[in-house]
Amino acid sequence: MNRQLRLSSILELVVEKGSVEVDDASRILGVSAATIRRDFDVLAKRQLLTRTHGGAVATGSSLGLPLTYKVAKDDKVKQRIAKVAAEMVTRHQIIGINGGTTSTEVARALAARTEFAPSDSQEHSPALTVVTNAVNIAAELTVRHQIKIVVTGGVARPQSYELIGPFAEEVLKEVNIDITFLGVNAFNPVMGAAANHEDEAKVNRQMVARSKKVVVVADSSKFTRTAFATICAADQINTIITDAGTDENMLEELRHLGIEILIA
Amino acid sequence: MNRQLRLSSILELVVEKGSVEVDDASRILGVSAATIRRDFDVLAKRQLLTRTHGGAVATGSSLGLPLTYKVAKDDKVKQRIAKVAAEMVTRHQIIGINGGTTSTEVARALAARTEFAPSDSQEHSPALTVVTNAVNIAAELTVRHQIKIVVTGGVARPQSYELIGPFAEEVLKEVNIDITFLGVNAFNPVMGAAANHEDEAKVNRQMVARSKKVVVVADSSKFTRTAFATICAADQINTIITDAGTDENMLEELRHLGIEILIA
DNA sequence: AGTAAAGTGAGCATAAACAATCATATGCTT
DNA sequence: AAGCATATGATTGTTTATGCTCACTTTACT
Repeated sequence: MNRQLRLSSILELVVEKGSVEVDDASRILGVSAATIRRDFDVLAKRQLLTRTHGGAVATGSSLGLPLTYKVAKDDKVKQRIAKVAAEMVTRHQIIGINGGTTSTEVARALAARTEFAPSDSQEHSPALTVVTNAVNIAAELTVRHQIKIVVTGGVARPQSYELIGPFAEEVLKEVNIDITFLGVNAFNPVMGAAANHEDEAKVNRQMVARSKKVVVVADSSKFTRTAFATICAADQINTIITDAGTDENMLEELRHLGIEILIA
Repeated sequence: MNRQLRLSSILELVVEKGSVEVDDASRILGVSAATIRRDFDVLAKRQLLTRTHGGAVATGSSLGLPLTYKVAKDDKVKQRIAKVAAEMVTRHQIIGINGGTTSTEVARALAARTEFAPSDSQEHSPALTVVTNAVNIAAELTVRHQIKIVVTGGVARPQSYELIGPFAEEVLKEVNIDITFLGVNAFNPVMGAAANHEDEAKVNRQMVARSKKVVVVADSSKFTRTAFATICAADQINTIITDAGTDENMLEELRHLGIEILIA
């Protein structure tokens, strides 16, 4: 029984019955109470359940998001990249996030920033504002009360959960973003940042245009790939967060363009 | 029985009957009176109920309870209502759906309509277009390729997953809907359809205004409840789908207003 | 008003649950 | 294969939840 499986099982239990006790979960899943508590903490941090003494109860998210969103498969590389990204953010900033698996990890990492948790003294302004055109990210973050979620409208693309089209662009025209974390399908110095679909690229381009700072989050595989539609040129990007597998010549070239490179 | 669960149960009791006594709660929940008092104090501090000598009464704010506290015991009823709703829909229509548990069931029932499945003959226009301001519904339906999902933009309300605010209204101004399935917090001939939050009501009102036909989906409990913000008057509603538990006099009154009543 | 009954809050004791720490084991990366 | 990071379980001292008792207050009834 690996951990991800256990986390899913716990969520199933808690969604089904409304609550689970540490002892019961421990017995059912065949691990010690200490482990169950740690699991509960992890899930509570993601606000997928609420801790109680002796157990845990379902949160509002029991409204029925498919479990597949909640317990994603563990991509260590993307999570490390996402963690570095989340650490760039400070309280009260406006954050833009587009769609895709890496972006989703960034959203989760942001939600896990405990210092953004709701303070006892009922603070009125949200700790963070997230603007996104990805419905899966919106749905996941909506239960986090400390984050204000602004969703661009638009037509949903099943492949990426991104909202595209004129509605999305109209809304984006009216917002001003501090930092956009941009997930891409491909990136290199010549073609810049690129996506697989032209409408996606267009909305993403708009988001970039509305941001003071643009951070590309991309694992090393993205630098050897190409994608159909360009989002924006490389020199529009301020920072790239990637992993150690990226070719050093490529990175050097990017640094020459004035792009800050962070290795997660 | 852990504490959170007990708190929810107490709230349910108090909302349902208007008030609860310490002794009764103690007996029903199987804990000492001292514990019930402490629970009451916690809930009173959160303004979810008001303490009295010997018990507690509901406050206004307990009427607008977050979904977290509501137990999905009406599932079967809501599913039957949703099924009837989904059967009203024909191919190529534009459907509007707002947020809430009943509306979510309608969305699921629509997705289950197999005759909308992608045909072998590569059809270009989608079998169905769904316009929604609920991110949970959008996220759930996005994976169904036969349905085109249009999401209004806006700011997400954690309690209901609904998008609200000017962005949502702007987008809704530009769409034309055939049938809107409207989930409500309360409904009666005098106040019409009502929601717990004024911004939600406003967006829902807009959705109603853009629809040729409006169908309220509401289990019988909604007809004895009140809610803060009116969405629209009763005579703007074409059809109501509810369950058998609704008072016949009420239904007769609604029929007199020209509203079609369907019992699921 | 006076009195009885019920309800209340405070303090205390107990048992359960907890966080923190450590040691071991497991599994990944190089 | 070695080394590092992560996961797990056990142990410990601390915290929390609960029920009980008791002195006091509010309500209800004469």
